[in-house]
Amino acid sequence: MPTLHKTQRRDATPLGLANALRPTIARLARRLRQQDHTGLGPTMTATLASIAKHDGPTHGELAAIEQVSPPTITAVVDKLEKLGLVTREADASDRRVTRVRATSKGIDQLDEVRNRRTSWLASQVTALTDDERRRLADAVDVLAKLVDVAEAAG
Amino acid sequence: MPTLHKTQRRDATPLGLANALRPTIARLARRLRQQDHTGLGPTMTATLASIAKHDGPTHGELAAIEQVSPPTITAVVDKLEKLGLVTREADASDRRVTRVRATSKGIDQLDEVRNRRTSWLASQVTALTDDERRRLADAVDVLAKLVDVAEAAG
DNA sequence: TCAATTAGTTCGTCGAACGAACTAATTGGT
DNA sequence: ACCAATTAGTTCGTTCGACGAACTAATTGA
Repeated sequence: MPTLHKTQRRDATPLGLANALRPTIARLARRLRQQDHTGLGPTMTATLASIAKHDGPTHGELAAIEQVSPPTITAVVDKLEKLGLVTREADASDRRVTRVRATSKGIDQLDEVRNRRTSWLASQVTALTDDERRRLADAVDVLAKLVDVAEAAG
Repeated sequence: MPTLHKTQRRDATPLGLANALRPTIARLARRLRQQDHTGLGPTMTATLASIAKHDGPTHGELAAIEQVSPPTITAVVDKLEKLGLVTREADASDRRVTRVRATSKGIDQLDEVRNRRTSWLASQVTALTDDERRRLADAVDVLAKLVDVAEAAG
């Protein structure tokens, strides 16, 4: 395990790249999460986002997406419903399933969280030089591909 | 020269850049976290990492670093101590304070988590083209600077 | 038709985190 | 030199988030 010098002469091997990238990603994500002051916990926020994304998902689908147990989904949707952020509606063709939809209030709240986080990140970006911003822009779709590869693999 | 990619408009404004970057960072971090199978929760893992980083921190310092209450630190250090990952030792000059140090077993376990995450990320990186890897390498220190700016500001 | 399966819920439990109140050690004002 | 105020850490009781097991209701199929 070679001792890493500061960034400049970084090796572009997968392992060296991953080594440099990993802690940075983790810390950046932590700061981003800190920008959430809604009072809903991470699971509720994430579930609300999933509900808005997939139109009218069932509880089971949500449980699979959020990788959480059925009882947890029940509780989360209960709370979101009580807050007026989502509505339950019985499925027409199979009355066992309940579909969940975000209300306009739910979508508003979601947008607010996203805007808060995004604008915080944007304010950090303003501290970069033009060249750094360009390099970052060039890497955005690479990072996106990295995630896609990960999510394709499961 | 790479042609324009699917990411249509290269919006290099701070807001556009942040908008594209934010969800990617969040998802990537989530996947990284999923590679942790130690059984210790996120707080215990993070606290262990802080203990290893700052040599012999006090409980109070840890509480400040992890942004967590004093009782929580007491409980976390209790568990880490019972697992043999850290040791408590009374401070010589002020017997109110207890300093915490990672044992070699604790450091081993920490390295293991890091290696698991890093090698997972490295395996994703192998799916990139040479050009993509180069662009990613060029952006690593920009991302690092982004975090530094954030942590300097608090 | 009714046994097996599937969706979702209820209930009891566990663990993580906290505030309030406590103990022990240190510091400072007179 | 004293003792009041402060500081570090702990204990206790509570709250909240997530879960497994057992339950109910609806659907499918032999």
